[in-house]
Amino acid sequence: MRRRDRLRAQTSAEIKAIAMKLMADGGPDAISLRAIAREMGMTAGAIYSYFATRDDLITALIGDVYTSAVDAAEVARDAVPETDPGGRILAWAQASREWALANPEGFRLIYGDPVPGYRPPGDGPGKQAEIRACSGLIGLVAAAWTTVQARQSEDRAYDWADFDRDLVAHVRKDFPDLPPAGIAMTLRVWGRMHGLMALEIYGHLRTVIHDPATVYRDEMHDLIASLGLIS
Amino acid sequence: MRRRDRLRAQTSAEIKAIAMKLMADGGPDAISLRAIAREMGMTAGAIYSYFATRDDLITALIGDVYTSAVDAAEVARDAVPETDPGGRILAWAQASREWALANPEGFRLIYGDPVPGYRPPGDGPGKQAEIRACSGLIGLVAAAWTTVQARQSEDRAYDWADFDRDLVAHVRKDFPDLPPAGIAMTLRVWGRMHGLMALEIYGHLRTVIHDPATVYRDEMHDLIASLGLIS
DNA sequence: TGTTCCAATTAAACGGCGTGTATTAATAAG
DNA sequence: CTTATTAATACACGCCGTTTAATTGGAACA
Repeated sequence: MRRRDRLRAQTSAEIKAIAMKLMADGGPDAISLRAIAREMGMTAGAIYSYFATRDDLITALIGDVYTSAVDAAEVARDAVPETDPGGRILAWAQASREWALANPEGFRLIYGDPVPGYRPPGDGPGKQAEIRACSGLIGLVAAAWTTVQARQSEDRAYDWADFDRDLVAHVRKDFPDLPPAGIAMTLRVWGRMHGLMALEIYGHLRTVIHDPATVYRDEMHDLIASLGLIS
Repeated sequence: MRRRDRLRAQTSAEIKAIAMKLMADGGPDAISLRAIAREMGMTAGAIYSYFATRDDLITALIGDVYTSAVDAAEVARDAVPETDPGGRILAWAQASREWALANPEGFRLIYGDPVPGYRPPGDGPGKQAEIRACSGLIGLVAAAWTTVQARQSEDRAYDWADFDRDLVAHVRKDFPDLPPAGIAMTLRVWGRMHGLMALEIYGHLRTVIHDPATVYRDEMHDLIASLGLIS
């Protein structure tokens, strides 16, 4: 029984690994149960012992990929001392971009239409990783909030009720000094990191600029400057 | 011959219209030649008389959708007098977001993985529409450049060689006073508009905030403020 | 040891898909 | 009226996700 479970987990991991390889080679749409089975010397139907449906496999993959992305960002963030909140934001942003450039298919899997008819489930590991990423960003904003607050004092009032109930609970526990506007600011930070990154990954900048790295750096520099952090 | 051409154009338009309807109903992946043919009372193979392959049809659709998006943005922009460059940028941004919310599938078609195995061709109508959108944004930035220049004077130097040759030719003809940094700034503006919009359309904000409209408005307001335009 | 049981796997099938190809019907051109 | 072009068809091919029934093989128990 124990042995059986280990074999099962191992096979499940192999399925995911091969799915990742197929995705890296031929894009997210190259993930097909038949191709995976072919690669493993199995039959397509056999995979249904491990994943009830193809979307379940995709969901598991999204969880793994998202986790790897957030891991990379957090490692880069933690390499910068907490006394430099602007540097931590910059590190997060640049690590995210570098991860995306190194794993474009993973980025599409997370932030785009992952695969033909896939629709994400309500919960699942992807959702959890997303919450983790969001929490990381909120922490970055919270660490800089005293200076941000001074500059954004004229900001429109936000209310806790504007945001997701569970997220609010977490935020008020972990960052008791952060007002609702801090979450709104976090979303703006997220959006600013995401915008150029998505345009670049999906090839929309290629027809304009040869290397968007400088533009992205300038934009992130402007971001932390507008947050009131020197650099 | 004339009559033949007219019928051909009409049928081609009907194919695209039905494809748009299918996309609006069931997402970009609902576009299948068989489904279109079924809807038209034809055979799947017949469509190959009008579009050599399914990707060609998608390409044509992308051109149409992109054009409609840029049209909406330009109409909104032109409703604001040229004496208010900040308002014109704001109008462009909000019209783009509203278009995206009204046509989420269209947004995915343009900015995401349009459809299973599709890869955009080098030229084509989609590229032209993208150039048109980019030109519109450059125009907006150029109109505000004198104030922008004052605030971003410490910006890192850009060179014309950093950008696409054809685009540079157009820019130097249409906006002779805009330096290379103006194109970089345009990309940053584009990215800032795109970021929150993409996150929202792909459902990543839904788990955080109930209505991102205010955040988007704040972000765009901050954008034109950082450009040195009052509001 | 022999037997029972159960999870893993297979083979086959269903319907749907994009894409070609050979063929037939219609229509414009000479 | 004849001929060349072209739209449309029918059919075949190989891919896909998913389901079902039959088969295997190892674990557990007597």
